[in-house]
Amino acid sequence: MKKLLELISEEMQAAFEAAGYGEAEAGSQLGRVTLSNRPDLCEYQCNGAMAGAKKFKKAPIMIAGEVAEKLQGSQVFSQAEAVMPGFLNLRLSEEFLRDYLRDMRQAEKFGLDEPTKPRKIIIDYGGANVAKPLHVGHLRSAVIGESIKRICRYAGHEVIGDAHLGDWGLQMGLVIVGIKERQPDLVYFDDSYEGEYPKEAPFTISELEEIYPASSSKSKEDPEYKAQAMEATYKLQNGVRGYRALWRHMMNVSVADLKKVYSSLNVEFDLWKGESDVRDLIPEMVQYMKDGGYAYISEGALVVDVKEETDTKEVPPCMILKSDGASLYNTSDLATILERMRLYHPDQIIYLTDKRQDLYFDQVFRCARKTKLVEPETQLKWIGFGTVNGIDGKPFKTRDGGVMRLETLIQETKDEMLRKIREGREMSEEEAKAVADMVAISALLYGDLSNQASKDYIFDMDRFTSFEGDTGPYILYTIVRIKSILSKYAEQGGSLEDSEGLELLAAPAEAKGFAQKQLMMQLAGFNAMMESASEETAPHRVCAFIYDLANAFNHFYHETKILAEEDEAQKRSLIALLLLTRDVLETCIHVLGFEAPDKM
RNA sequence: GUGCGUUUAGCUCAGCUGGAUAGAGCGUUUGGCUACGGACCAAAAGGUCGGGGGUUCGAAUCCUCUAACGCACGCCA
Repeated sequence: MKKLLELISEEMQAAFEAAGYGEAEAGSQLGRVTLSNRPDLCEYQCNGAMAGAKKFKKAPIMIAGEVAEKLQGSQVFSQAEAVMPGFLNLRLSEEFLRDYLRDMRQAEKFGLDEPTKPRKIIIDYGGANVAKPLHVGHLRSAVIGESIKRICRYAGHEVIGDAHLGDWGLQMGLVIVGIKERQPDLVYFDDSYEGEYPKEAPFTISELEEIYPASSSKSKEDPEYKAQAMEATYKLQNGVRGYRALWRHMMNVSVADLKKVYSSLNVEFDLWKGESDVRDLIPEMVQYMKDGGYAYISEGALVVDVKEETDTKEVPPCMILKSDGASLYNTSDLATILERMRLYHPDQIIYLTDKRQDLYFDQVFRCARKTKLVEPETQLKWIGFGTVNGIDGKPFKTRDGGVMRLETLIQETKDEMLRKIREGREMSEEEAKAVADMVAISALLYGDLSNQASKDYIFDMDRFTSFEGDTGPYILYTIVRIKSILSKYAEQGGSLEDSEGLELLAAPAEAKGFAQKQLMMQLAGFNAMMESASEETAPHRVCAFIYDLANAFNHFYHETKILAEEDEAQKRSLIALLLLTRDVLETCIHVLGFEAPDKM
């Protein structure tokens, strides 16, 4: 289904052509219509007359006047007038808008077309490491990645989300020696042991999380200890049975815990692959890069040059192996690309990481292209996100200056929300808790996603959990309000399955009609918004849209009596408008990653 | 040093391929429930769009210079 702006731009373009201004220049459509930036003057505007003035050597106002002339009696516009210096001010025909909404209601996905070329996309997000607790920094990768996954999926692409765990480096060796230090008698450390290893892990998640930081800081002070960790890493990577068994325990315990935290944020991965999955591909890949003449030894390390002629900066080579022959982050990322191409053959791979990794991903992508790990048309996209800061503008910390665990942040948000709900509404304790959890997640996700991903943002608990302003709770409140009216309507015997309601919708005159029309116009922008959110991988566009939509609805709500409407047909049409608004809002919050309760 | 990013109202941020009087929210001031959820709505005050120069009929938006802050620049991830 065509987008509203496309339709009205076509109408406008036709008018330009009819007035003799059709062939301005190839590719430049004078008839392009945009949302008005002067809502007091008009709903939509077209500035084509001014753009065409030079080419046609004619005053803009003259052109605009002639075009406006051609639009009189248009089915699309109820008003089209030319004003100085050459703007075309437009108002949409109510019937046209109503018909558009009716078509939208009946169309799949509210009129969002399937992509002309559906892509298979792998999205690599989350950034979790085994045996290390998630902290605030992991929030963004998880939340933005999840939303992009959902948006692209909704838009009609095939999307595979991969958690891509950090599960294979020195950190694993550190944990192993940490365990050995605490429980040296475990069978895993007995080289002569040949029996089956226990099914139960010899540690809990909280022990695991305590071991890593302790072990990590000890290794920094104690070279002997670090050597042991490196040896353990080596043994693990070379398949020593006991170490592998221990590693599997770590994986199981850790992944179970990660899933718990992620699922509380409604984040769900399709794949739980990790660096360890590509360990066997590395030798092969390295050999391939050597044989292909891509990789060479520089300063003892194996590197691939990724400089390009057009560079204005220095781009260091992409390192494949360190001078001691060990692999590194680059190696496993490149091998992962290789693996993904073999297993899934995606059209696009999207990475979400901290924005500081800009140069790094530039190098890796260039290397992957140069060495033909991917096909020329495979898109590699990196999305760098900014830091979560505290209200002081510095990276978010706990009160005593430590690293804030993600779980703690989530819990604090839930607690704060529960407090607010208890104070604002009468509800059973159980219900209040369930509702608080949902609303808290909306606060957290919306607070993050409503910012542009690439920018840093300030995490302000009070602001995010507020029911006013541009917040998740405000959006939910609006949805709940609609639901409340609808259920009351159903109680009074009304049907919520009314597919003809929009057919009956008339736009009443005066101020009431204005609010309703604003709401309708906002709804009509859904498909255009979702398409650009998907193409630009920009969840904040969805946020901006629903915020405007919620505002438009609340305004309309205050101007319009709905259940008290006496004209039955008109009432049905208003209900139909409410249903559409609710469904669009719920679709949007779903792609953002949260849901609305029935009451709050 | 080189490159990238940021700079818009007191605070937090929008500004959708250049368009009319630069928009929201919070905070401040004020007004509004005999209708469907007042956790809402409406109104007011508040800005040399970091600064200079340029392109254009027209610039927060494009080009250039410049300032401040942040980040990255081969064996970390």
